Amino acid sequence: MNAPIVNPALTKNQALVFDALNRAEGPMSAYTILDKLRDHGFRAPLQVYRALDKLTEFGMVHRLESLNAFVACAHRESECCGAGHGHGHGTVAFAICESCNQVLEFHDHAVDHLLNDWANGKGFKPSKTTIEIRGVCEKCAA
Amino acid sequence: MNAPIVNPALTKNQALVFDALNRAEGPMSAYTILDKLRDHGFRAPLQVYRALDKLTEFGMVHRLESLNAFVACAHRESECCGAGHGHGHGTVAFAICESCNQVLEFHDHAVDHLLNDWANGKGFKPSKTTIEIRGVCEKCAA
DNA sequence: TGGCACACGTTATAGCATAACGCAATTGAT
DNA sequence: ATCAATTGCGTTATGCTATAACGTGTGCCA
Ligand SMILES: [Zn+2]
Ligand SMILES: [Zn+2]
Ligand SMILES: [Zn+2]
Ligand SMILES: [Zn+2]
Repeated sequence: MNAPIVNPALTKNQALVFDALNRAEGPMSAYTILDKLRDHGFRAPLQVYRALDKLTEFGMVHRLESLNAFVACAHRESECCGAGHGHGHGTVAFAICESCNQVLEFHDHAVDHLLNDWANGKGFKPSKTTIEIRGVCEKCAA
Repeated sequence: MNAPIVNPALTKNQALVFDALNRAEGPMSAYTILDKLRDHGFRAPLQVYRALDKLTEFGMVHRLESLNAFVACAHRESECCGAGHGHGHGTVAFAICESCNQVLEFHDHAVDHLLNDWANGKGFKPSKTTIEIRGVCEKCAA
């Protein structure tokens, strides 16, 4: 339940990567980000990965395990569950449209509690939980 | 909800890969499997990936997205939720110990229903759902 | 002023996955 | 039986994802 970092000062590279992700319609791979930032001086994957590591640590970016890609966090500030504490209270889930690549980010406290209960029952100590629903969004299903 | 295949006849390569996964303590990457099967004539990654694709389709093997690795299904026959229908009734979840690499596979119908409810509310049509809890198992937490 | 922490840049390498080709075995009509 | 379609197989080559290892520079604070 580590408290997330709030409004950290970003370095130049971190800001560039975060900006690229925010402009993007959907998730981007590290290498796609690299290509978008070549004009800004990026030359090597590590420049992207290092920035992504930090941004993820700050809770500003999420990694989508089933895509090997990254998205900017969709909860700007305190959209739910109280003010200004990012995702510190639980697990984030994603619905990923395989047709238009749109990603919906959401919390489900009930799911979170159920999984935690299961873990407690087994003596398992969770550090990070991944929930990703692949499918087709409402628009694309029409 | 597609009904899973029951007791399909495996080809030689599929049987070898499945066997390797069953013998293993934990998940294995495709390349690790390849190395284990070189003595049996395997020479190229595609031989492994093709077998894994089929075994996954059969529901006999699961891919762990957060590890880029594969495990044999831990529900031999009909351990829960009725007889002989594999995972057709819902989503599988995994608890992955980052210390000993043990993987616990389980269902949670309540979680499944909650996520489906969320999807229904959004008009999202799920095709595959990934739930993976990274952490430390009871033994390793001691 | 020395030591430390941290971001950065670069080169090289490791690890994961698929494209594209051709051949062989199987199946299932006609 | 025969042809066509399907499926699996083997091989080579390639592409995508991620990290190791090295050195540089900068700010901070005993
Ligand atoms: Zn978020
Ligand atoms: Zn869509
Ligand atoms: Zn299973
Ligand atoms: Zn363990």
